[in-house]
Amino acid sequence: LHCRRGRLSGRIVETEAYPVGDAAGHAFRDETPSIRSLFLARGYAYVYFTYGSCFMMNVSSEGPGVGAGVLLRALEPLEGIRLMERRRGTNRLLDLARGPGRLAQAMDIDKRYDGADLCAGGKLWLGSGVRRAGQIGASIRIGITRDVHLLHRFYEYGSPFVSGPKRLRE
DNA sequence: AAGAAGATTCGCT
DNA sequence: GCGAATCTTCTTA
Repeated sequence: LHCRRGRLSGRIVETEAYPVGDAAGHAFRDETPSIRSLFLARGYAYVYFTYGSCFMMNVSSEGPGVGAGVLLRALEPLEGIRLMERRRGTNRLLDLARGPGRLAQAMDIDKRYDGADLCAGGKLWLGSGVRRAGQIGASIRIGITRDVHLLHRFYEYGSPFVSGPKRLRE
């Protein structure tokens, strides 16, 4: 993400998939204005506010007209760590972007970026990895009440920036 | 019009 | 580990 004071970036080390037909996904219901970004073509940001305090960011993964997305759950901070520390109110590297709400706060992501094209050279974008991912683990997802058994949470195995269930897929 | 749930976080014990 | 905080959106009456 580009901002006035510089650049904020990180490696995505934990995600959750909410594919078509997933009862836990926000796009499971009919399309409404608040979830329209999930129905855009692949690679758009869907940012929503929840629990009275947190923004969370997804990347639309199907579309157009088909609702599905991938939740960003954790980053390994790379650039702009000072700025992230200030936004987060802590200087503990492991706590800067571990968890979807913290990730958004560290990156200064809010509703302004809902619907943003992440591949169009705007302020917020997805880039290809500088460092290759390690082994990828899969587990059940966190904090949902429907379709709880699906192994749709993916994370870099062994990363200290990931919290929660750690189990390698067979 | 009112109520409940929600892809969480933080602080306290 | 547990529970409160906090507010938007959708559902139901």
